[in-house]
Amino acid sequence: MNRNELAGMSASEAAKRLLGCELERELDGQTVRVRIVETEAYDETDAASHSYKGRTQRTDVMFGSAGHLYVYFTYGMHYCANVVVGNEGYGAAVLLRAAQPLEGEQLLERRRNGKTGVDITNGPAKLCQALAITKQLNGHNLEKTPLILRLRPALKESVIEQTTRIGISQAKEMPWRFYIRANPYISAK
DNA sequence: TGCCTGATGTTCT
DNA sequence: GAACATCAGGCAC
Repeated sequence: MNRNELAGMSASEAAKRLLGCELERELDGQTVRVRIVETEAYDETDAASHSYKGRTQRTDVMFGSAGHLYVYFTYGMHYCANVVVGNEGYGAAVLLRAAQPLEGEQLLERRRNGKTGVDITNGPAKLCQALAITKQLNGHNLEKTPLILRLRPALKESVIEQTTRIGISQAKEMPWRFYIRANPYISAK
């Protein structure tokens, strides 16, 4: 993964750039690969972002260098995974909302308690559960095992759908959710 | 199909 | 002490 590429981007540019890219996870001695199909952009000018209120112990990773993983815990039981983007010192990240299994799907199904098909990874917390992403991986460098982000050629604008974000209470009007058009693995609207 | 609610930890006010 | 970038299960329609 070329970290410099993500460092030079705004959160919304990076959110689009990450669509179609792949995550490779080492899990139980197996390799699992998924393709990112849905993202949301957050940065420190954005009232819905954790970095909006400044750098704290919790959000420290978001202000760090691009290409690292920011994991946070929410609603008492769920984790969500973000890819840190932008320049160091600027609090920006891209939330990974949904992905499409490419390899190791059976292992993902097991981890999701027998859920199958699109239900395995069509939501940010589901994705984390399936890929065993917990706060242990907060701050993880995505160039290294056991979780590697592999960039793929940027998708054409024509296959990217852009809408407002989901599941937030602040700055709902910002059209910073992106997903691959007509992909069944995106989360519910 | 679609609303309602319970589960439940961490962070910040 | 409240808010929170959620999910799954239950029940009404």
